[in-house]
Amino acid sequence: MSELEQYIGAYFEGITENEIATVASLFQLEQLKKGDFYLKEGKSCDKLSFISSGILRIYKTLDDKEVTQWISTQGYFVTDLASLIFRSPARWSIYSLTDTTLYTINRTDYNLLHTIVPRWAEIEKLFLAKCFVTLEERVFSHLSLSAEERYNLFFEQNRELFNQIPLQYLASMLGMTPETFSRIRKKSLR
Amino acid sequence: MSELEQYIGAYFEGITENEIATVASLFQLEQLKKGDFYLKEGKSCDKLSFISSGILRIYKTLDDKEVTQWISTQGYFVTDLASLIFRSPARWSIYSLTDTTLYTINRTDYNLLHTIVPRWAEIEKLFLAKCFVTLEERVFSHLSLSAEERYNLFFEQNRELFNQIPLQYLASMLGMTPETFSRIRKKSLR
DNA sequence: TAAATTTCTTGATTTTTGTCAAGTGCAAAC
DNA sequence: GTTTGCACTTGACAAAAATCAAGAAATTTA
Repeated sequence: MSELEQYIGAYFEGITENEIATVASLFQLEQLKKGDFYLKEGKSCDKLSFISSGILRIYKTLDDKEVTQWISTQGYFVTDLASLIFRSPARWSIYSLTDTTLYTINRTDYNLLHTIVPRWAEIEKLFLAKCFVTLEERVFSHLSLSAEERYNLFFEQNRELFNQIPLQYLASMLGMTPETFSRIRKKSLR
Repeated sequence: MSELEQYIGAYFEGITENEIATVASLFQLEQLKKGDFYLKEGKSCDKLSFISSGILRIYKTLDDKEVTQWISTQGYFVTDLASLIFRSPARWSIYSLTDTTLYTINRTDYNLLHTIVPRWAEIEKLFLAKCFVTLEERVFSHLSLSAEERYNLFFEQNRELFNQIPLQYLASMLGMTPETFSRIRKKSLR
């Protein structure tokens, strides 16, 4: 069983082995060099990808600054969901912070999945529900935690990221400036 | 066509009139007096409701404070999604800030919907995707906006709430203290 | 390897937001 | 209608976080 198949099995609860193989066959290998764009804000995002290896940064450019919405790593799916599903202009730019290997399905094949895998919509619904709950928790962290508490929580769960990418992006993703991030980091290293 | 049916039609894109009627018939009228609980943290949430009238507050109690995650009003659906779908203990308490009229479907019937309405899972997937995108925007507001900017944005879109419920709950929902909220409010009234 | 670029750190300072405490206004309850 | 609670406001102050600027460290490029 390929890596992709294993992940599909893990992500989409209750999917059968046959279904996994069928789904996996619709994904194409896609390679990004460090610095390549996966998606640019305003374009249409007509694909969904699974990250086999590498790190992507999802961000938006405002007048005076860039805001990093999320850092996506091995094992995550990546897309602009609103653009993929509702065909709205992409809200995010996405580019690679390292050389990256993706498995990508285009919108056409993605939309066929429910005809190939009867339970697909149900499976995807469960997947989306999980994503929704994760985001609820993330909102809650901004309502209830200080910058330092958000740092510590994220650090516990994502230590490995801290020596792989520029920390300024993690700072932005956690809703603080690089300077604040640096000071909290110094404190927590002692 | 009843109010509930109209809203179902609006929420779940592409659903047919017959399907709407079938779905609507599974919802039961539920009345809450001001101050009644819809759900308590830690319990199982085995229902999903549509708010016909009234206002609900969704919050969590921490050691030292209560944090309001969301204020739900007419036209919204309300539940603890993780608890409804994955049967985990409810993360939120939900109670009514005013007398409230709901249309409620229990988990058993909810889980039958896909057998009654063939496209249900697909419809629900689209609905969840919309919810996800809304939460993405909410996270982004915390990464990119100041307390004052979040206040103004929310005020523009939800003026009517500001004279219907205690403002401290809106403050909490926007991630600031009642005092900060009050000062911003004073400024923006001038 | 050296130069250039980017990232990170640090200090000084300002701004924003939170905390604490007192007081006002209002509405529900008696 | 007086009392009792809330909810809200306000002021003084403290803490958290942002900003600005300079320089150090690390990484990339030549």
